[in-house]
Amino acid sequence: MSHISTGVTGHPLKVYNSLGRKLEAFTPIDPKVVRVYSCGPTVYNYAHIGNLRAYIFTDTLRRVLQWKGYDVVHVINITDVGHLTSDADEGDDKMELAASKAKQTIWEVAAHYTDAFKADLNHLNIQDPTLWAKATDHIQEMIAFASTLEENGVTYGLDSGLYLDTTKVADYGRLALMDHEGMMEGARVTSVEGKRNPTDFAIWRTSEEAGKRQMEWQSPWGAGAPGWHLECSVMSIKYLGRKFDIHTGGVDHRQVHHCNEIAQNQGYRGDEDSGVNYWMHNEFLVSGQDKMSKSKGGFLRLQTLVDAGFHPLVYRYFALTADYRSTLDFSWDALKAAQTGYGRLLMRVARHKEAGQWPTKWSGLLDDIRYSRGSSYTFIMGQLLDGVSETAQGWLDRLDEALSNDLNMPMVLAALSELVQQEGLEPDEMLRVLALYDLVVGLGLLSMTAEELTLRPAEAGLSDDDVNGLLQERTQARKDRDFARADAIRDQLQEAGVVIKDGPEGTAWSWK
RNA sequence: GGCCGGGUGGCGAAGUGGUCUAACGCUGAGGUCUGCAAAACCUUUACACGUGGGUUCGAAUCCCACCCCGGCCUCCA
Repeated sequence: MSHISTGVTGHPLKVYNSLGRKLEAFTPIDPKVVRVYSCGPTVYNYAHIGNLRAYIFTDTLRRVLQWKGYDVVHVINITDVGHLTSDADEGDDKMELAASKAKQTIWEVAAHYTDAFKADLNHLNIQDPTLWAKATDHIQEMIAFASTLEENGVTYGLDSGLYLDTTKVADYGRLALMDHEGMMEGARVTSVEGKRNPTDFAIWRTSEEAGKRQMEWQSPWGAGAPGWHLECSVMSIKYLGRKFDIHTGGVDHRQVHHCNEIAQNQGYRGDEDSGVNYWMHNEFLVSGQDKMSKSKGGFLRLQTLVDAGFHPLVYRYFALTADYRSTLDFSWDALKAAQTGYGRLLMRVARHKEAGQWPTKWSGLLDDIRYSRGSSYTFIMGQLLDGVSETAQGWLDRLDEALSNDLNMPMVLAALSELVQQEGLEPDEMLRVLALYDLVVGLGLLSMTAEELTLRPAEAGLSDDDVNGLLQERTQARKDRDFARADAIRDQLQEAGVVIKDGPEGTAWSWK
């Protein structure tokens, strides 16, 4: 049995590397600091809950790294450059399209959706990255990067722009386990004229007609805009170095975007290395049989869940019930089940809080964790771990074992569920263990209450005052033993989506 | 057409060679409480590993075939 102390704990961390498709022991380049780059959103629309799942995954990754005692430098990019909806230089630019629809400038659109995205992450208790990297802030660096690619002889020019020749880099497509022969370019979209290989892609897109687009820059290849894949290579190398530890993204990126990014990295540096030690990809949130997708329309936003009465953290809990590498099947019933389970968990924690003593200094420290990086994380862990019993260590070992196994959060939740129901721990020690679990799961175990999980639905017919008024009336009716009247009110409230909870100290209620 | 992945009780979802007569949560059932309920708590149910072969002392876990389903090869987490 391993002894847990601050810093790297007992079980060696293993992560699943998409490059090679196998579980590997995690070893950082720098023994103290881990550098992580996560592909962020294109800000032409709101994020849907499937998009958000990806960041719950990166947040989990980050918390686990911090749990293991590392400082984490985490970069997320914001793609605010318009990219064509079609690879064939036809169709509209997504950003431009969104702007003309909203009758705003493209910059306003980008700012609006960037803010909305960050707010969503905040509501989900996702730690801010060390740095947000905005594509439009790096155009000149992209041009310089593209020039280097050109100098290194891995590109060729066409009327439509500058392209990367994927046969000029080593082993193109290995991340995707790509089968070059069997590919059907043009199966879904017409190909670009003049491309030498089906997998070649644009580094720079030249505008057909200069000055037509809102976002356009001069370049050695004519006025235009950078290719979509360019920004990630440029910004990750700029902020994390030519070789860094972890790159994350959705599984869809594993096939094209990241293969292209690798090709760019290789072409830029003139070697065969992908530039990243661990490529990690999260699976999709699905609904019924289909993946959730913006282009299909009718997607669910976090706000949609809130309007339906679900606290954002219910979605976080729901996301943690599945492995990040498995598809997760969303349904309202499943979300409701998560809300119920999460609520009961919090109620059990609340009982432990009543029984135990919780030094107030820790509440403040735990709060700080959200806004700071690894070092204070280590500090807090040291405080909480100081002198815990062997029983407590056993529970922490279980946590450590689960998260060390490629971030097995369902296992962590299972342990947590058993933990709060067991009686072998002193109350204050129980709280410390719970606080340590919460450093990883980020569910506000010690700060949230079950009542907060159900919100007033947007379409609720009654106001809180209405409800309170009716409850008062009901209480009086019960006192008068006018049960017919009392039950009528109860039925009415139930109809309106209100759950009544009678207790020894009076009547509480919540939205359903 | 090619490549990748998946099919576990009513639902979500772990588990990838023996501790699986399969974790955990939700649901269902009974009970406590209650004027009756609800909520909460306690107890409990369901003999679930897509199908057919094979390997092995032993398979949900490995191999083969088949049947379904999804993703990717346009932008997408």
